Amino acid sequence: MLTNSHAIVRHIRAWHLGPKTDKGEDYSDGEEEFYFIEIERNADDVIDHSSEEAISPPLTRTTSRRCRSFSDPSVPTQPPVSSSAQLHLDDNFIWPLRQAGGRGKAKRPLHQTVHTNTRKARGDGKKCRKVFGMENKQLWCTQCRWKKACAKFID
DNA sequence: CTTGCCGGGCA
DNA sequence: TGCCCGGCAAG
Ligand SMILES: [Zn+2]
Repeated sequence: MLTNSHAIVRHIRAWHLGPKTDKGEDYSDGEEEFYFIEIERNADDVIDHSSEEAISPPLTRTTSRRCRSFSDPSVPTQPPVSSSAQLHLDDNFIWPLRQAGGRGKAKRPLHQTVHTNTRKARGDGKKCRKVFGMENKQLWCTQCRWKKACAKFID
């Protein structure tokens, strides 16, 4: 329940973090847009909390894919994609700015809360992987792509 | 099941 | 030196 809400908030936050102009801009070429729409749709479902349920469709739960519209069964997978939006799908949408402020050794409240000697208690881990997703591996940071210690979202 | 990373492999 | 995976630990 909360996880869902959190997820939504996370995305929304991100999408609203960059362009403070509130909806009325951004919109790339229809690649990340899915995400935004998808989430919103979900939120609606949550807040609605009414009607529908008995006639709930088969709901093709592919046991995965947090985003990416599940479109309709009439469409195979990945529509004609129009053209080749894989070599230039970037250079447009301003992905959620990383940790506000800007990387460069921010303040470190001198902490050393004995990590119980159990490898980083990865409580929060919004690294390239989770943030972008497997489908966008091309956007991950080099380190992440090589399954090494992420260099972008350092915590 | 997942994410995140070390260690190790290959050109 | 860049690139990637096996396998592990932690949720
Ligand atoms: Zn990364």
